[in-house]
Amino acid sequence: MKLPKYRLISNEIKKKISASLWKAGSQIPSETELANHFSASRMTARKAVDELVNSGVLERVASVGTFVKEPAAQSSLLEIRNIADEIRSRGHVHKMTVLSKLMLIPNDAIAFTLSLNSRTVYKIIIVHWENDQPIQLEERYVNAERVPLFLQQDFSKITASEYLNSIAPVTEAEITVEAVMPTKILKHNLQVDDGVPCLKVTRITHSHGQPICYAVLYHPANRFKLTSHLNIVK
Amino acid sequence: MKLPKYRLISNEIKKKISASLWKAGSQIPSETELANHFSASRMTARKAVDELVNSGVLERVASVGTFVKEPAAQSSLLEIRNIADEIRSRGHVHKMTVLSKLMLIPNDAIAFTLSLNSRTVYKIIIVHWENDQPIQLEERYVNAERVPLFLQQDFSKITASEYLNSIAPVTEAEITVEAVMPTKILKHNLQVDDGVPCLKVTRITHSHGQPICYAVLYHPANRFKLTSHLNIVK
DNA sequence: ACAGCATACCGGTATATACAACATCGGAAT
DNA sequence: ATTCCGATGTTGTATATACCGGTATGCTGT
Repeated sequence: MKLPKYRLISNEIKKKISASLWKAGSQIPSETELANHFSASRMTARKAVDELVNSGVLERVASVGTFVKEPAAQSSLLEIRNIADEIRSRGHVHKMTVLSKLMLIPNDAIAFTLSLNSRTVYKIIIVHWENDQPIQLEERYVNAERVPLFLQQDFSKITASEYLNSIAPVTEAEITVEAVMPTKILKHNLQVDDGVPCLKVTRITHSHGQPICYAVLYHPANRFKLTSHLNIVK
Repeated sequence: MKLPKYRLISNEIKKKISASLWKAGSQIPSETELANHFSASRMTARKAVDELVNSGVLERVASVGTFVKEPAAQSSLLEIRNIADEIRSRGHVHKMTVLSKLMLIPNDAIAFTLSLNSRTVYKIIIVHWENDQPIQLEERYVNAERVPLFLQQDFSKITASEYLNSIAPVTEAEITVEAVMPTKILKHNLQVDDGVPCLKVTRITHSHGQPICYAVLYHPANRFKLTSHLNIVK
């Protein structure tokens, strides 16, 4: 799988940024300088920058220069939110509790959704806490064929979605949002009062066409909203 | 505001597509042909196509050609749904009931959200029915300065969002989803049973930077889900 | 000290050209 | 009839070049 030159360049730029060698808000070398540095033409260097501008990593200012964009935050609309990052970005403390972690035989619905051939699927139940209040109960079925080492991860150090994304980056997702009344178990784990509904988010994620994960996320309605900011392209 | 040449070309292509001269799934002229037709270089024609590929209108197949994408993928994820179209697309009957329609002095929150200078805002409350069951209660505040004729529309013929979109097309939206227990009035109008929560969708829409509408949509949770299919670009 | 001007620099657009990689199709060879 | 090969068309990548219009900077003359 040979990468084109402009992608090598854009990858180098991404490395610089993620290593904080080029910090948020700072100006990166001009297109001409990049071209010289990588022994490419300006048009090729420009194409590398184009990619990063389109994906929101860089920002151009005509006649002035190209800059590392500040937060990253928003990115792809109705983003696949990483609950841990979100909580931390609010300046709060995030914590996880693994309620269960097992391998089981999938029922037909799960097997169908994840296109499973084998007779096993991983299931994990996690509660996410924000400042000592439970904010999300996550029930996650993972394709054991595609992510065989899933259960062996230390989920006190990395979130399930972070790990999955590192193994099989999400390229496609189907999301359903519902309002439900919590079951007794849910009420207990999310510490919700009587008569308080929950948001139920069902999320099926794919990586390059292959189904990876079926996740059901419950949030107490009195402490949680889903928000999303859209720019309509058309 | 002079448009660059590649944008003129991409606009022409969009016109062909929206006029159905180039139909979904069909192949469009090659980059070389486009370049000749518009008296541009292939690189410029290619840049025009690039734009439309990035925005999901076209699809490239290497060594084969460029094709008009099937509308399925529906570019703008978590689309601004037109409840009427949606109901009809399920083969069901859609009906609206206008509960109230008035002009009033906005409270500070509404005035701020809609950036209102004047002391008036239009408010309308509508119930949408799917096969004789209420499926959405819509409470909508509309910027009277930007859409002065809003209240005079016949909302048995055109939905509020259809009319607004024709006057001031949505270019930006902020959406919040919550789960709530219905108030007594809401329960009555949506005909929900005791203990059934509702999905509450709050949607602030803008047109070219100007706020147009603040809408709150309630849906009975036992008859309604919000779904969205995403392609992650990055 | 300040206003105004010249200049260098930067991204934005546009063209011409070349070759690579791959798909498709038609005709030739088997 | 089937296989193989090559011609052709199309997108993908890469380079060199040119000019435009804007910004920033520094110099000059007052």
